[in-house]
Amino acid sequence: MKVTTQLEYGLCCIVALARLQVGDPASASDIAQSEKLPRQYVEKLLCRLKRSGIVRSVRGAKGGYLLARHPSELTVRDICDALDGGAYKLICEEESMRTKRCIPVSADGRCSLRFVWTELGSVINSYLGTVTVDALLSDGSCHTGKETPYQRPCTAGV
Amino acid sequence: MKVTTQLEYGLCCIVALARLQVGDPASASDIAQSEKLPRQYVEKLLCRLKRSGIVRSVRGAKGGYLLARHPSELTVRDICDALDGGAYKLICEEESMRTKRCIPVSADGRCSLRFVWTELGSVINSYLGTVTVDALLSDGSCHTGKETPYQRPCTAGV
DNA sequence: CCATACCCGACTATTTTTGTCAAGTTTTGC
DNA sequence: GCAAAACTTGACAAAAATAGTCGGGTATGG
Ligand code: FES
Ligand code: FES
Repeated sequence: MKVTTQLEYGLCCIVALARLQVGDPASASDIAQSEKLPRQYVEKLLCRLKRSGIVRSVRGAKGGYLLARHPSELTVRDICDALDGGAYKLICEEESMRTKRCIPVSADGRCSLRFVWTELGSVINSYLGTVTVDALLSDGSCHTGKETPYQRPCTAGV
Repeated sequence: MKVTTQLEYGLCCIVALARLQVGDPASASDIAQSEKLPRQYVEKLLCRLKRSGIVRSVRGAKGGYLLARHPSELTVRDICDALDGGAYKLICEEESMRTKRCIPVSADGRCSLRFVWTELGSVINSYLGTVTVDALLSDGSCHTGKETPYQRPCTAGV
């Protein structure tokens, strides 16, 4: 399990945009250059980010991209959702897998592993939802250096 | 980001082994058949699980595999570590990426995104470490149906 | 009207993952 | 001892996912 470069690059672009929080828009080439990324790939990513309403664009000469929201109201999760269609996808979301495994594995029609994977998904999304782009700007300040353990919210009873 | 089938299959095998918690070992073919998985792939996975000390093997006729530890002392995380070399890998762990991105991105030699990805890693590993194979056996009993939010352990001050 | 820059789908290339093969080694039962 | 069962292993092939490119379009400011 690994973050895709799409995500890394996309997030880089967003951070770059957020840093330039001036009035006039930054062009895709500018961003690509400053982040040392392939220009056409950046365009593609920004295009998708636009469709999800994360960035706005201004066409024509002197045009470019702008953040659509304030960095403090934009989480890493939002960007994941826009780019990958979610940071985390269930393995059996694809039709082929679902019929091959999820259903037939256990008698009552449920893969006994399913809850682990769905819980994992919500843990991931939930964490990424706590990280704002704002926090990324102040480099390192958000990093506590401590472990960030997961606390099971409901161990006892049930 | 998605769980690999390696993991899904591997975990299935482990659960199958745990269910058969009798004295004599189960052969790879048995497991493959009961879980409807390709035999040779199962063999390969079990082999790796063996090297990490998750399962034991008995060679020769009537041989097969056994869990090396009690299901209550075996977490999903252990299995991830054995199979994928960890459930989660940092994108810039590979040499090529590291020199291309992680280092040069910010002035002090640190990608400003790095802490998100490392924290994400610890959140994932930490969660998977709370789920024992034991819990998987009692199908559904561990599933609370509720959300399992991530609570940032240290928001204030710092 | 032209240079800039967004828009977009189709396409290729690369890498990763998945799965197979074939040739071993070890042990049991007869 | 020998044959059959079953683990061991690395190399290889197939498939899928990801990364990245191309080329043509459209809008806009000067
Ligand atoms: S196949 Fe759906 S969770 Fe296992
Ligand atoms: S490249 Fe290492 S975290 Fe961004």
